[in-house]
Amino acid sequence: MDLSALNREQKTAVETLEGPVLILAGAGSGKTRALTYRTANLIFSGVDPKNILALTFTNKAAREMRARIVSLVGDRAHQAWISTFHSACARILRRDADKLGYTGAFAIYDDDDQASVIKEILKRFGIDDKFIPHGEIRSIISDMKNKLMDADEWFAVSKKDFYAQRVHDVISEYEVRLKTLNAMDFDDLILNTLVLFADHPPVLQSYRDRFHYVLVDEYQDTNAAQYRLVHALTAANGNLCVVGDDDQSIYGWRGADIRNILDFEADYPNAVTIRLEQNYRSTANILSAANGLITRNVGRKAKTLWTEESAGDPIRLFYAGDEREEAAWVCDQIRKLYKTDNSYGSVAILYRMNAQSRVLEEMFMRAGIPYRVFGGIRFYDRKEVRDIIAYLRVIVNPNDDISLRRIINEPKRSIGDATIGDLSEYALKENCSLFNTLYHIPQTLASRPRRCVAEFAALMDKLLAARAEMTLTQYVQRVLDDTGLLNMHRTEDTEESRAREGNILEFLSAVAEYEKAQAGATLEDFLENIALVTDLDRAADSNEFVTLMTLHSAKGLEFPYVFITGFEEGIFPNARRSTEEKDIQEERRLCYVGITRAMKKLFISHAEKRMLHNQLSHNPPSRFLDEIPKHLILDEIGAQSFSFGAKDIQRKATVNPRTGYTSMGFPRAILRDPYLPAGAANLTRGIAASAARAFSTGVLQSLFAPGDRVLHKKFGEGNVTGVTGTGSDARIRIAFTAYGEKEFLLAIAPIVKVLE
DNA sequence: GAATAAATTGTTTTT
DNA sequence: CAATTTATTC
Repeated sequence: MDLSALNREQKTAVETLEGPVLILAGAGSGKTRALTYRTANLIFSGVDPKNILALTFTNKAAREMRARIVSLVGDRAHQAWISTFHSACARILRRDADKLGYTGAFAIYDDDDQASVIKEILKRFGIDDKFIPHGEIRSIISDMKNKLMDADEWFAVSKKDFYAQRVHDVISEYEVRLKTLNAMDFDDLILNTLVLFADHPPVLQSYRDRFHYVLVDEYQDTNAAQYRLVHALTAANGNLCVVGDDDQSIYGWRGADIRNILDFEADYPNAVTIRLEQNYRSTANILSAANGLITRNVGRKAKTLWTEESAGDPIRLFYAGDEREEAAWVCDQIRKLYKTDNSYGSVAILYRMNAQSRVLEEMFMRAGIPYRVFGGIRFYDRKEVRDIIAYLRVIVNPNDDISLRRIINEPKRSIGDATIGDLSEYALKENCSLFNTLYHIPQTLASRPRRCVAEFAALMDKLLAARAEMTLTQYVQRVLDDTGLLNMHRTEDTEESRAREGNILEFLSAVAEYEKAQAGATLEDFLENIALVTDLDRAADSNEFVTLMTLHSAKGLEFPYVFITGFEEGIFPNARRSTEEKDIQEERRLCYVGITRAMKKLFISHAEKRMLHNQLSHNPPSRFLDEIPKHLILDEIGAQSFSFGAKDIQRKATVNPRTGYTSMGFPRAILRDPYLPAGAANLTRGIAASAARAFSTGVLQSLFAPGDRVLHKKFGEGNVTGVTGTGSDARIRIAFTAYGEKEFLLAIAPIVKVLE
């Protein structure tokens, strides 16, 4: 095959097909290209695609790899297993679930479902959630499973005090409960596959016979269970190729063990190690910044990224007064970028915590910049969507009490907590599922609740019977109709209910889309798909939206322009983390990941004060700022970058000598005074007015013009008929269809521009 | 006993 | 500041 597009190291990677191979691939070093070429090369060399297993961490990575291999070798590449760890394990478990005491229809529980199970147990055991918070249990369970322990083994290494004893009881019960619910959590998928392999050697052997070549992407993020899985499959022939970058290991908190990659050569003494160190992504300045930062970490694999690219622009740093100003600056910069690039898709805003997105979103909405937030609340996590899913889950797996509880009184059918309590108690006593009690209603129930429960049971009967007759999409539509879930929102007619209805319809189209893509797909397939898919995977690469996401979700992606916001001690590095060197190093790697996402320009911002956890905090600049070589940074304080032609105003404006904020951020003072009157306190009315005039190209004044369509929080959509006044006195007149013409203070009106 | 209104409380990162 | 828990009304 034609390898002319590859450099020397990439060629070596592509041509080393047999035996253990470690590819240390720095950020932007053409890792995906090397991997796909290597897999294609395997197939060209006569390896049957069926014998190839490629494991990734995200569906997006899997999909991309599959598509690129298909483009190299054609459709037969589809016979290779290219999937995430979790999907591959789910697939293996579906086939042999009965060997482990589950049925093939087992549900996959996310952390929300997990929390429900744990809460239920805590309640039953009479343990106060404050004594042992359910979140605490959840992380212990996950931690324990990632380390391949069971409840007893966990207890053996714990403090063995009263607290640990109670935790142990809850965990043990959790395991029992999950099995009766016929459900597995995410960690179970990996762990139970290992159990299956350990207890049923012929099953393991069949997979060993099948997968002659195994490839693992992002190997630095594997935990003990995943490590064990990979090695169980490859122990016989050792044809294992792992790719990773120890500098990008950012999932230690999830059990990822960086030693897996650091010790690979010790695990496989005959391993071939290949280093990809030439970076094709970023400018030299961005790369120097990343290198300068990451060299502070110790215990790394020796590796230095280099590039043939020119230096490029300096890194832009902005010191904002608060988070709103920070967001306004980001908007400002994006407008400038848009003027040259004519695209919003080349921009990404990265932050440490999902909570940071809110202020950015508000400002983007006001500025009319189209954006999309990834992560945070997943589409499938929305209440109304979860409700439908719960119905479908119960239909597929009647043992799923957790889902049944969710929907038994949704929409309202007069089955309240008391009735549900009675039913659960009865189920516990009879040792049967909650679903079962619907058909054997306990005698203790009064006649009214009894009738309501019987009605619900009849509904479920009808739905179960209808399933065989129709296609997936038709069936989901039927469930929505018969349960009244859709109607419930339709009749309500509020802004919120309309949004919920929209989400339900979107869900329905997701079902249709899935059915179209996977011919003959069953309801079980679809449920598994949505359990393992994330919003990030749904992301269509688009030119029309600015991307907002956490630094964690940005791994593996690249953007021409990258903003990292909230560069403050306490946020990044995060205060929730210990100050132990180990934790700081992982935060530093996270920072390294963020910086190396940028191709052309990198923007960093921090704020003097910000609202955090609902209270005002003052955070010093992030220590990581000092670790980026000074000469690479262009500090916006002192380097006025706004061309508003309002120099006279700047001279008059009061300057905060420490932050330089009022003077340099002057146009923004106008922008932000609506939100924060205190920020404009330094300005006299006259200055504010003339600044607003000078600010004619700025955000606020030009944002709304007569003829614009806007959406008001209370009055709905309307047309702008006029904008008068300046600065914080600016007023906007809007004609609403239902409410007539009204005038608002532009500054505080809860309005956003409606994009056509 | 169920539905609704008011009060409270806790927030890192994710397959 | 939302999502859950607790008090109040129906």
